[in-house]
Amino acid sequence: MNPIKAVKGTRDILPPSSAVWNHVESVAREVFRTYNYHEIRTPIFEETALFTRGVGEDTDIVGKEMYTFPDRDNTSLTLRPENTASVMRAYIEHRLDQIPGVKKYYYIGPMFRRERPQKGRFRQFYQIGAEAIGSDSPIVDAEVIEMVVEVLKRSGIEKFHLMINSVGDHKCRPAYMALLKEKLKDAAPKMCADCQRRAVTNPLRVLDCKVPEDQPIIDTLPSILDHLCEECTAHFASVRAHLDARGIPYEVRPRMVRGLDYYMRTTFEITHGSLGAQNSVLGGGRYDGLAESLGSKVPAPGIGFSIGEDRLVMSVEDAYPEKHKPVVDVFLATLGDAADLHAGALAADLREAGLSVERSVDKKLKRALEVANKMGARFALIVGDNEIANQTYLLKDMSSTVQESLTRDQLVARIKK
RNA sequence: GCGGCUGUAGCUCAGCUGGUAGUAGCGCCAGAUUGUGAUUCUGGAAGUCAUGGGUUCAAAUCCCAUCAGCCGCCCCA
Repeated sequence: MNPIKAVKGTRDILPPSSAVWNHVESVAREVFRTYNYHEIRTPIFEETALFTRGVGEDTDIVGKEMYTFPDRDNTSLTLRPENTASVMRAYIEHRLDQIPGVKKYYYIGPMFRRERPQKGRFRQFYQIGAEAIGSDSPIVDAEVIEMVVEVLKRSGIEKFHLMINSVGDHKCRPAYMALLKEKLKDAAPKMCADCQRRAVTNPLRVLDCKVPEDQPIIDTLPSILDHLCEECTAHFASVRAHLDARGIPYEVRPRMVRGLDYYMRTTFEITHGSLGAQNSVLGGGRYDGLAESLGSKVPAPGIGFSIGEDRLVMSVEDAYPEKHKPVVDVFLATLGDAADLHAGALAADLREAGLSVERSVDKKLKRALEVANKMGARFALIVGDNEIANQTYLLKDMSSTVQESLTRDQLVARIKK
């Protein structure tokens, strides 16, 4: 019988790497708090219709990547492939529009997509995301972008690249799409095989083609930014002005395309060099029409992003290759049964003081110190019959090898010094 | 979903044109007497050579399939 292994595209996050995950998450929570974002937890699975309607029937995610299964009553359920649709569902369901001001939520958790795994791409992956709902003000767009940039910086990574674009709204985008398709009728046949396919299935993708020979042709295609309506043009200009005012560097990428149908107006993406082909650490954008497409009578304009936590952790580990080894403050080495019983209270004292304490399970002192050393313990506390009799304990500094005899009351102060 | 590369001890790997696996490094365990580690010395355990078939007198080594990982495509976080 073969041992069971984690299924393809899933993995275990073990120490010491799990410490990096915690670091990234606590940085994000702290930054979000200062922008008045608060946590929302939505279910891991939802009715399939939420995603088909929210994310879009024709997207790759809905078309071929969802984990969908029938419930026992045959309702079609789906493991969430992203979380914005769920957050919007909750917003509508709980009438959160009734709360005054801009509603700001963040989430951290696993998402599921059945793709071919490779570096930085998993079937169960984690996203740290935030959504600001209830305003279409460009101030919110700029603030959301500023906030996520702050999360990246405070996580410890540098050299990331912010790209922004506007993809228009329901008024100007259809006209642009029609124009693009018109131009592609002539242009596409001269382009690569992928582009010929994209020209039919997903014309915007043509703009993102990386084949060098196609670039001159792409340059002749119309840019979305030249075909925005007045409102969208003004909105985008304002987003940029706010980013400029905050000194946040970005690149305007008229050809940047996002894969989810609900995006409109502002879209953005941040890439990082250490990630390989899946170099996007985060993506986001505005989704002013999403609420309506989920059946809401009340409009709920919003903007959000999601960070690929797996990729952010990779970048952070790349920036700090040294191991995040767990710290043991005191390794309690006991000699004999009496000492074992006696040491429990000592350990409790130290833990009460906030120190991390590990107890020896070996009979021999030599072995205990060996283990303490391998764990990287700062101190060893030796307790044997002599110590119990004298009521003083031997505290050994593992790096200097100096040891001193201390009473129970002196221990904490000495260790914390 | 498509294409390419890879898969030998816990980890990193050696193993030439097939002859039945390594004094390898790190790690792990034990010992060098009685209560002292990180340096030293000695010894030890551990591998269905990813899995399943096939060719052969003989396969880790050749062939096929499957699985997994990596790289690229598609797409995305």
